[in-house]
Amino acid sequence: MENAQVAAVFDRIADILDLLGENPFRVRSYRTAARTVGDLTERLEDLVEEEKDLTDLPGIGAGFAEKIHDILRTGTCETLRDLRDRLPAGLPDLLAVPNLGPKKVKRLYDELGIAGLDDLQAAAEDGRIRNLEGMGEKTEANILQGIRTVRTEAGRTRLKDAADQVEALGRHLDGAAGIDRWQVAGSFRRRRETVGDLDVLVQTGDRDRAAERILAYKPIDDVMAQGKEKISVRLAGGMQVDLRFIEPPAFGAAQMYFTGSKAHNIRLRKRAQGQGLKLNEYGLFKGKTRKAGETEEEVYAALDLPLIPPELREDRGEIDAADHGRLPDLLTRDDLRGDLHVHSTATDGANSPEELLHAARQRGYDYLAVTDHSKAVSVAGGLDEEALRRHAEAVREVDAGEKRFWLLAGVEVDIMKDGRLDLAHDALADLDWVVASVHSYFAQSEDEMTDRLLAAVESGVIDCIGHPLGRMLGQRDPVRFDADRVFEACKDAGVCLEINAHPERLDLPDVWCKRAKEAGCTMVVSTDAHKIADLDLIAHGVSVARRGWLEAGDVLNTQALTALRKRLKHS
DNA sequence: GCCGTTTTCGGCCCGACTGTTTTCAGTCG
Repeated sequence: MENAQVAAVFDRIADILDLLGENPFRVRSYRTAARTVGDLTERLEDLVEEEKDLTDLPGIGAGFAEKIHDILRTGTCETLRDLRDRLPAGLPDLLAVPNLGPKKVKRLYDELGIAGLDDLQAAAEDGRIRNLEGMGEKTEANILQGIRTVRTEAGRTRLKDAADQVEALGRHLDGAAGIDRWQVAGSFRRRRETVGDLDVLVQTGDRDRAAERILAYKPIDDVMAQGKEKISVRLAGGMQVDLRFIEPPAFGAAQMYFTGSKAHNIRLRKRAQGQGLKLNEYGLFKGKTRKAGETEEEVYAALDLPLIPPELREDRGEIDAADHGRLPDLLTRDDLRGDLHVHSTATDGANSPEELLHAARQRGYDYLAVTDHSKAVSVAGGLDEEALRRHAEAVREVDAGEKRFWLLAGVEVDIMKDGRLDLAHDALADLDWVVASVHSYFAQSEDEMTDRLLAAVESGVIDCIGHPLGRMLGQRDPVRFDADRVFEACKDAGVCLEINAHPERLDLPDVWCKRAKEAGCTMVVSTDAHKIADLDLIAHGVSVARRGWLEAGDVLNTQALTALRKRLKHS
């Protein structure tokens, strides 16, 4: 039983309670519990086995602890079984339709017998919904549109794709008449790995003119809402964009409010309340008097806090850390001195080592590791021992012409099913930098995968584990292993953990970075570039590292050239 | 259903937009 499945049970219960019109605070407690469980890096099963007290987790009391035990044992819990009998099983699915909430869904069921998406579509197409009090033709049309959205929407957008959308929108808004300033807030600003929609804050002295400019944006497919404060549109690609007009005295408060996360905001509001203040998107107020609001820094300061970087605003202890002056000094792109995972034409890369070297220099790097595949990855033309020896020689010839730059001769060696490496140890020992990765048998049991990774870490010939979870966003689930044991082994053996910056990987993910850091591990931020342009994806890896609370000192490739040489000198 | 530096009871974040109303409920973020 995985944590996500436990979270799903709690979310389902919350949906049903919501439909039944139960106490909203009880509903919220289930949502909070689902989030807590879903965000956990430790497996609940392990915690239970170690007889840890689950009520130490935020939002988990005696009742939820009991339910978690129940779910782990049986896959469900008493509460859900009882509730299931009271409503059709498919009814909660209707909540996914935009603008349909618990009240409307319940009425559609009570009055029209609608119990699923198909029923809903039929009723809307037959014009039966408009006959209900408080619903009209518009509601009906919106429901039909909503059903289309639910059926076609592939979920959230990857950060990189969202970034491309933002760049395009920026070209339309930058310098346009009526638009004094704009900024994207929301999960995009927090740099979550996927983004639901874009929240854009727009400062203007002339809302009509700004609205006119916004609505002239060609990729807009549908204007979903348009009011004095906000315009909501859907772009042709399916992404929703909410643009809000903000007055300068409130810009900082709006940034905070719309950047979230919701959990971070709630905590800040409670803090404000405790000081006799009220915090909303217009500012921090004492009675009717605005105490702060123009900048984020000012609002945080008025709450006796330093500015908290957006990437940390997830209610994962950042407010407490800020309170005690213990916020991390987060890694920045400029801290990185090189990229330590790059493929060349020797296997499936598009550029020669020489071209890669020049591209790295252009980006201000001091070193770059060429890490082509080993023979197990036959589709990529992976190298055997002899081919690797020749390739390393070629790389070192290129490097020999450089004084202030190090082109490391490396490899990305496969960790095979049983934990052995795909190349002889003496062939690896000659190299400057060895990344070891799993590319097969992702579905192994936790025990098998743990042993597999431990064998690689303890081989004595590797420097780094590449994309440790092996997950592909929206495509492949992460592998399972005992993180405590693997991280501990990495720390002891001086083996780094990679933060792979590829937009589909972003692996290690943020919460795992934090945990690896706490375990004493060193991370590496690399791109896994297969062509020169990929080197610029490093920014996404930096975002993950920042969300994982990492500082420059936690990341190996922030080290200066000489320090890195010293550290990697294989004895 | 959780939680506690006033509280073990009584709170639990707050405002805008839509659609259908004529003063508001529901939904969303």
